[in-house]
Amino acid sequence: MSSKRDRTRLSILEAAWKRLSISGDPARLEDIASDAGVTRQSVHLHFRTRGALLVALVEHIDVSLGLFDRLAEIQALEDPVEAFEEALRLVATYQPKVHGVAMALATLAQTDADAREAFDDRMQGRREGIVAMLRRLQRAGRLAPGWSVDKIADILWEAGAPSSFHHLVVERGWSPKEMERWLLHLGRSFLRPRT
Amino acid sequence: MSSKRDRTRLSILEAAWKRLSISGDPARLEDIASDAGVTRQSVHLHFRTRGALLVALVEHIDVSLGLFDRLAEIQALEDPVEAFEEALRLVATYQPKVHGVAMALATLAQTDADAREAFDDRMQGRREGIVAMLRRLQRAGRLAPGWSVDKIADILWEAGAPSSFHHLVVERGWSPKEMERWLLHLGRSFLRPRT
DNA sequence: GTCTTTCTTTACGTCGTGTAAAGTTCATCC
DNA sequence: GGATGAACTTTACACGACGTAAAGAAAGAC
Repeated sequence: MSSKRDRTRLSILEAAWKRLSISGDPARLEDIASDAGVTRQSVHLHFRTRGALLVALVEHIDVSLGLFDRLAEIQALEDPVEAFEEALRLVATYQPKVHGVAMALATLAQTDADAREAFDDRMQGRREGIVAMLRRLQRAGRLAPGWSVDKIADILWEAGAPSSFHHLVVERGWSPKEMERWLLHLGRSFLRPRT
Repeated sequence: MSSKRDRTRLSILEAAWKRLSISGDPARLEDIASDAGVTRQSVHLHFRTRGALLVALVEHIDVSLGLFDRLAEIQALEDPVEAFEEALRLVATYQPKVHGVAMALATLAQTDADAREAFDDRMQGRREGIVAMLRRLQRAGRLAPGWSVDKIADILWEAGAPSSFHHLVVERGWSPKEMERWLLHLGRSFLRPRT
């Protein structure tokens, strides 16, 4: 059975997730703690710093939303084009759920070294996934000429970043569907039609 | 002749500009002040808050780089396609010079209401410029079907935002030239060939 | 050479985060 | 069911960066 420690830890993570999902909420440790029914000091007890809390939260979200299973499914698709497009769709559907947390981590990364490392890790992982997809497409001869795999990866990586999502969905009011359409359009612009 | 007040004000602005142009520099008021040869309190005397300083600095940069003249020149071009492409080029060449300041303002906008207003104003102004260009293209029948002016404006606005520039140029090491190539590629993907 | 603007000096307030230690409660195990 | 230790609370303080306030020194304008 889950120990008291585990339950408290979980309630802090859930409270943080909720707070951070509210656009514009500063989500101070104080706020998160009281939402979780504990004191701020208790939050420090479980996660030493704000950065550590955010990092743990990202991990928690990935697990509880089954991200890695989804990624494995996509990689298992035989058609590289289908896998590529499915990955782009995943970005559009997954991003809304982690967006607040990702933005908080990005903000903290400007001043906190640990947060920066965690954030960069995550961003780099995403980019590597994109590169892998692109290489498969390249081997299958489905990449349009004119742009290198590296440059395309950078572009798609940028387009799927939290800040892009923020600009288009949060600030400009796009629906996730519109975001998906745009990402697919962009991705396909680097493909060449089947010969 | 320039009064002492004006000269001090200018040296603070220039010091802030320099500091903010150094990637990773926190550019505290203290640092800026000592670079300018004055005390931190003096900075507060000229610009009440950090936000006010950044806003004034953006203004200062725009004037000293002759932004508005450049914009007027571009709008005076008769060919809408040429004007459109020239505007995209301007983004790629101008952004590096203001980037540090823009990022600082964007960061502050998360917590400071005045900074947010100023930043949003600037971003909205940029978007309106894009919309005007697109409308000219639309009237000339040079816009490809499938995407509304509004959506294209959002996309180009996002692609030219400080955060995009940061990701591609600062983090991924793109040269301004590569950035320009990408922006032109993206912009042209929404045009239709002359009939 | 005075008068006023401008800048400095000194000092204190605030906000959110992080640290520390003693005290309290309550889950768990025998 | 009572002892034991883990988990949480209480209280208090440090810190960094920004912001505010007021009195005094310097230096520019006339």
